[in-house]
Amino acid sequence: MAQNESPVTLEDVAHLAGVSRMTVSRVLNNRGGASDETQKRIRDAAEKLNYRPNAMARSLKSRRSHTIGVIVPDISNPFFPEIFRGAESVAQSHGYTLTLSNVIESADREAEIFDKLVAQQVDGIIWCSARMPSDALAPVLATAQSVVLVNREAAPDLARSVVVDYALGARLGVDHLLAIGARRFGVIAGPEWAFGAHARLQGVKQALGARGIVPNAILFCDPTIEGGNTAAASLLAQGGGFDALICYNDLTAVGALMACRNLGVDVPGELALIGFDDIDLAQLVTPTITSLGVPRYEIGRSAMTMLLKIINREAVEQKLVLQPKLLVRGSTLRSSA
Amino acid sequence: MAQNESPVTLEDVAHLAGVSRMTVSRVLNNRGGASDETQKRIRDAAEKLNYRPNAMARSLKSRRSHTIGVIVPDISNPFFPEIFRGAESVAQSHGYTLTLSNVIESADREAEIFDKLVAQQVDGIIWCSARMPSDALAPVLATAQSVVLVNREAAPDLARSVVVDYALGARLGVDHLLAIGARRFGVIAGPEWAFGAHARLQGVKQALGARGIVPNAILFCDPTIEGGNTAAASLLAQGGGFDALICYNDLTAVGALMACRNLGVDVPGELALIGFDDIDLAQLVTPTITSLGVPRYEIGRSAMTMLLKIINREAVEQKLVLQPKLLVRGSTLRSSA
DNA sequence: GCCCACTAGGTTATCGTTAACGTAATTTGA
DNA sequence: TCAAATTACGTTAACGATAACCTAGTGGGC
Repeated sequence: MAQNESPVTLEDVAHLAGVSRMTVSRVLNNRGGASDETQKRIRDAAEKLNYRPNAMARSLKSRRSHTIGVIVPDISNPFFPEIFRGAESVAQSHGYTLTLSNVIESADREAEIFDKLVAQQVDGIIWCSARMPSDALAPVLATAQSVVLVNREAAPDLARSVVVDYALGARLGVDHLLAIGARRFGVIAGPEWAFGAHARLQGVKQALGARGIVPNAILFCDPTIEGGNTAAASLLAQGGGFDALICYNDLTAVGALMACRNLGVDVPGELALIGFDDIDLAQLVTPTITSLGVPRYEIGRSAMTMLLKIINREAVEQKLVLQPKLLVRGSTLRSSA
Repeated sequence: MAQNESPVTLEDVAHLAGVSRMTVSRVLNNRGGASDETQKRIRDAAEKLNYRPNAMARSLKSRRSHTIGVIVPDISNPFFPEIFRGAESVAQSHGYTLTLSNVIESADREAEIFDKLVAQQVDGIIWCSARMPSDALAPVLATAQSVVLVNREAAPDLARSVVVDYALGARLGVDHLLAIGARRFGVIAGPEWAFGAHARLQGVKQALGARGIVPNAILFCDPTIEGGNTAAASLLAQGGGFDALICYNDLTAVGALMACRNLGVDVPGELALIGFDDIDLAQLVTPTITSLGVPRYEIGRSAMTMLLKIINREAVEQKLVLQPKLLVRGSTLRSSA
């Protein structure tokens, strides 16, 4: 944090080296066009003045900001930092920088953030778990050049997607629960506005339907520990003799587990519990939670790889589907299985 | 994600409205200087063309990017997302956008990231838990105008700081452990390069020293669950009959807890365990972990508030010290206390 | 009727960088 | 040996927006 020295420009370097700005620009960008001796003079001058190119000016001219916007609903949700890291690892190796925005509350904020990123001239946007309804989403997407959605889909001309096959995950989970003898299912379905919530719910219904079973209760809730806790408490309070609870994600599963603990319901003895995402937490609670693991880091990597291709106008698939994996843990371990 | 329409500029709006660019600029920035009728014509034209001002061009001229860089060691560490959210909440209400960078590995990466943010013309930088040694830190800080360090200090002309009083925290923790009867202390001290690790360690030594006690073992480790697990396993394996373990943060404490579980050591019966940070996880494991809570969200808010003052050349304190708070939980609950 | 302040705009130059083109001097090839 | 190609630079004009200054008309006070 230095005083208020005025910034060093190309002009200053050019002046010190006794050449034109253009020559300096060429040399510092390794585009040749100067003798070895001149090059050295220029590099020395740049070093001496501690010159740093102004990325804004460069971007204004080149129409490339080398910046990518990442929108997440809530960076405190451990699902998203990993996606960010995956995206960053790819971005960094291609010379791109990431701008992260949290949505936190309303769908209005989503549009506002998107707009701001566009105004900032980001080269592309990775938008995770967009909650906005589809008819509102389309016009927003249309204002940007390159967008990859995570866990959401849109018309091919509007955006590409990286999604998890939640229906498959739900099927795997249900089959496992059926295998250990569960018959009366409660579903803690997550936020009603979430794309993934409906995908999971549909998968659950189909898998159960194939066995002629219908879920005994379905409850939407916030995708947080607190949300899961409240929902589970409410389900258990209204009775119904559930022997399995399928949760939107591991956070809600942990919340449900806490509700069970409070109400004296034994997991997995009386009630089997299953979550989604396989966050670290799932292995740290007691009992550990059976979860459908999704490759978060890989989602980030794929989304960024896809986005860079779109930016460079290379061919890209419209949609990349990643598969979840069932990780059986304590919350569904029954000796009777 | 629209086709490739060329961007709409002020010029286009001016042309459609039949006035000069300057008039459009004035009107859209609410600086008056046009009749009501002309204003309406301009606004209509801007709307019809869906004009979005180019933030880069604006920044180039105004020398203000309204962007703040945030550097964190690892956004996957639940300590940092909260800081980011706190910072974002303040930034957003002042019209600033945040760029987040993960350091992940080396100190070289830190300098590189910092440099890139400076080149991007961010208006300021919040740098969390800088690991770089002080003599390397100074020249890096000198390249930026406005910097706030979190959990690290530097010369007054180089940066301001928001820090947690870890020494006090350590004292509170030690006193609590002494009060419940602990006498043989192990310290899982976190990363040797971390500023906070030394502050905590010093606090522990002082608090113990005041009672004529010396820690029986000190071990540095990664600030992760895995790091804590390994360190605790190693401490317990080498014997020494510890009855209390003071951990660098809650992640290492959870790791230590897992090591205890694996080795059949009863917590808190045989060994009391204390962590730092009060992350959610501390309340979700069994037993729950006694922790020194630090106001993470508040750290973010304060750091950003401070940074905005620096940017606007208002008076700011050199250092803001936030106090940790002891939260007694299961891992130090002894009937004998 | 005259001077002055005010309104409603327009002009010009500039932020820092680079694309595109221009021009001497030197080298190359047959 | 002389035209053609290459090297090593310099000039000009943008990128999109705005600060600073300029100008013509309008109205009011005395």
